[in-house]
Amino acid sequence: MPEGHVIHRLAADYAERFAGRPVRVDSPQGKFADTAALLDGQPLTGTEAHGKHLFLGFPELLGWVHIHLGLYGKVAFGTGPAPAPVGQIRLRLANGDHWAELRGPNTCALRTDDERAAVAARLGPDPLRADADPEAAWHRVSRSRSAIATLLMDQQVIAGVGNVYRAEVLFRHGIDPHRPGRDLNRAEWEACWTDLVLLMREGVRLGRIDTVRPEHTPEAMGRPPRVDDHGGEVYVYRRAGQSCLVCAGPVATATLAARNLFWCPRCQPR
DNA sequence: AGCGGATGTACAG
DNA sequence: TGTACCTCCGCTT
Repeated sequence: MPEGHVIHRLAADYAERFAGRPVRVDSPQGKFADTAALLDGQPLTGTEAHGKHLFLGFPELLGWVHIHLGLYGKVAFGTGPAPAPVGQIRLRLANGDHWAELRGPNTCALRTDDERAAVAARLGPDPLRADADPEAAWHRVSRSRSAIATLLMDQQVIAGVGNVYRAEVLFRHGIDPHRPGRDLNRAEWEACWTDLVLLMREGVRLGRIDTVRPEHTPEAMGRPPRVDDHGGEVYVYRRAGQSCLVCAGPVATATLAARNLFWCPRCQPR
């Protein structure tokens, strides 16, 4: 479930379970075995999350394990001794008290600190990072003819937002996803940014994406809670053809830049 | 058993 | 714009 909130939570979880003492590192699947052998027995020194990129720090001469989960990647944690490997495990950490299994990442590679910094430098501001500069995102958005829905998914414009947060934040602010970035006014963008900071922080805390305001929750509306794969309560994401929770009109869907876009044409007029 | 889809990105042309 | 990457799972046959 990899949008930025998941990556920041993973950074905290890896640090909490492994930082500060030697860790056993291996790659049962074999694709990362040589590097894992180098790291085996070294301490995890710290973790960093930049947008959807996760970095596990090892002593200086070794560097950082750079992880990007891509579309399918997952991390599973557990306590006690690591169980026998089942399926394809790219990277496994264990210290006797905790274990972590990484499966299906887009990226899992060792980087120098300069390389880590270069990855971060290519990214737009991350709403989950204290050092984020929202002005940099506004600079790009306010000059672009691209649709705001495309810009929100462009990691060089804003880092960590994925398909769920993009659909939901645009709905929450009544913004048509097709509007060019440069047609948004500053107040609209600032409202989106501020909202993303809150929504994504809440996502880190809860481990799921909840975007529905209190007045539209299942309890408030007297409807049953939805059970969706992404695990949260949302307005439009993956609700194509269903009734909008606010206006009861049909939720629309379209393919934009090879991704599924969802919005309510009535609540998000042109 | 086999297919299609998924919260993502990079590269080819 | 299309395709490859690469893993799991749920649905269809």
